[in-house]
Amino acid sequence: MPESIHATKLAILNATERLVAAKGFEATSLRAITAAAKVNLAAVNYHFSTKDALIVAMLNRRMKPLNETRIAMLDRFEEEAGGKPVAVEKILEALFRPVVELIARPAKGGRNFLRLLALCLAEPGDFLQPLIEKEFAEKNRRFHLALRRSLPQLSEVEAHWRLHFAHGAFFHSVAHSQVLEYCSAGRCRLTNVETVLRRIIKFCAAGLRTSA
Amino acid sequence: MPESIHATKLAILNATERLVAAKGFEATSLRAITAAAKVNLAAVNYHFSTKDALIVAMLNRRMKPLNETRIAMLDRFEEEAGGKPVAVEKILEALFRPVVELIARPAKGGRNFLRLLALCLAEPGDFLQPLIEKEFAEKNRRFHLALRRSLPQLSEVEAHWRLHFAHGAFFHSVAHSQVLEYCSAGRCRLTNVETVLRRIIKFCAAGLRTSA
DNA sequence: TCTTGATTAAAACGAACGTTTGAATTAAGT
DNA sequence: ACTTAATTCAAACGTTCGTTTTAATCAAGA
Repeated sequence: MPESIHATKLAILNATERLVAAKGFEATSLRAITAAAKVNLAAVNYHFSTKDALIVAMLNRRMKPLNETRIAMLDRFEEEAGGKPVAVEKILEALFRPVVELIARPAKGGRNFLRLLALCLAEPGDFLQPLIEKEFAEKNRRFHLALRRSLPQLSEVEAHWRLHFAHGAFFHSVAHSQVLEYCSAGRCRLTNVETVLRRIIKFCAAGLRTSA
Repeated sequence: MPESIHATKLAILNATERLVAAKGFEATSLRAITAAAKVNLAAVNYHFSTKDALIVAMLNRRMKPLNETRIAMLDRFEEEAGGKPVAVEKILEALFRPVVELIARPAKGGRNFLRLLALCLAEPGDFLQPLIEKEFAEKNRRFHLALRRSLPQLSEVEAHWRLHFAHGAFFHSVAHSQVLEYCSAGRCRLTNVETVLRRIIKFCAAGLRTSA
């Protein structure tokens, strides 16, 4: 039963998430994790066999539900559109909202999980790259298709580029929001979910729609 | 004389740049670095005192010239504009071109340096955050001012947000270009500098200009 | 040529790491 | 109450890490 996951396993996953997000993969030791989780050192190897497997388990716990939520939201918008293309703003909302709403939910990983995704992209560990490539494949395919339907004047290549730009604008903004905070001397903060969504969707929609 | 830097020091810096970009900070050992640089292990501590100081030296070697080039280019555009606001596209070009041109210049760090910057943002080591915050401060201030002059209808807060979005779109795109490559099944590549610049500037200019 | 300071070299230091072991403890079925 | 499997625990394993030490080597100036 995956819902009645062992308490020790859960404590380890939570502590790992918090510590790795704060210090990075290699800089976080199993001793620090087990101390924070208040479990024995050997519990990690007992429940996850190795440290690498623990990292993978920690990531998979969050990644799969996140992308499922995104795709489900896109499904719903496509259903509501009834055969017609979904508006660019709706596509972006399905892509961004499930992520932004994570921030206000520490129980689902919160900001820590976003930092972890940024770490996965930046630290090209041998076993992480294939993992995220595989885990995001379906999401990427679906949103690319939706964008092409919504903006048929864009070539396939152009659509790839622009979706990449839009994803970059969004992901960098939320994963590294500390940059915005100190650039604006604290005047800009990622607090209100709806405000952030409105701003970033507006920006990206204009970029996606601009003439080639 | 900073131009006649010791050969050993230079070999260490180059090896560090390459290896850290490939493996990350903690995963790169001084033994791997000194082996790749073909120098003695103790040479690192002799020339840089500690590993952390070596990392800082490696980053500073590239960061300062990069931001100076950006600001110099903005200076030139402002001079050419002769008192009038610089066009948004020009501001973006001054911000992006010096970075993109790095990619084709392995002698100046190339793609490796971009990976390192992404690592700095993602791995929040205690001594890196203050470093980049200080090193990018002047650049951030100058480009924010230029943008406000160019788009006076934007409030100060709105300008901060949008510049953050634009920088994110660009930086994520070039630092994590492998994502674009596998999303497009290899059809999109960061090869031609001018093509990339034209696309990303077009995208960001539209996002910056869109009505509030 | 001798001397002085700078650099390189080999070897070792203690500390921290991931992992393994084997016994102690707990939980549950009969 | 006894048995059996699952889990926890303390301790240790061997390895690798950054750093230090001490001696050897080099490069010039007197």
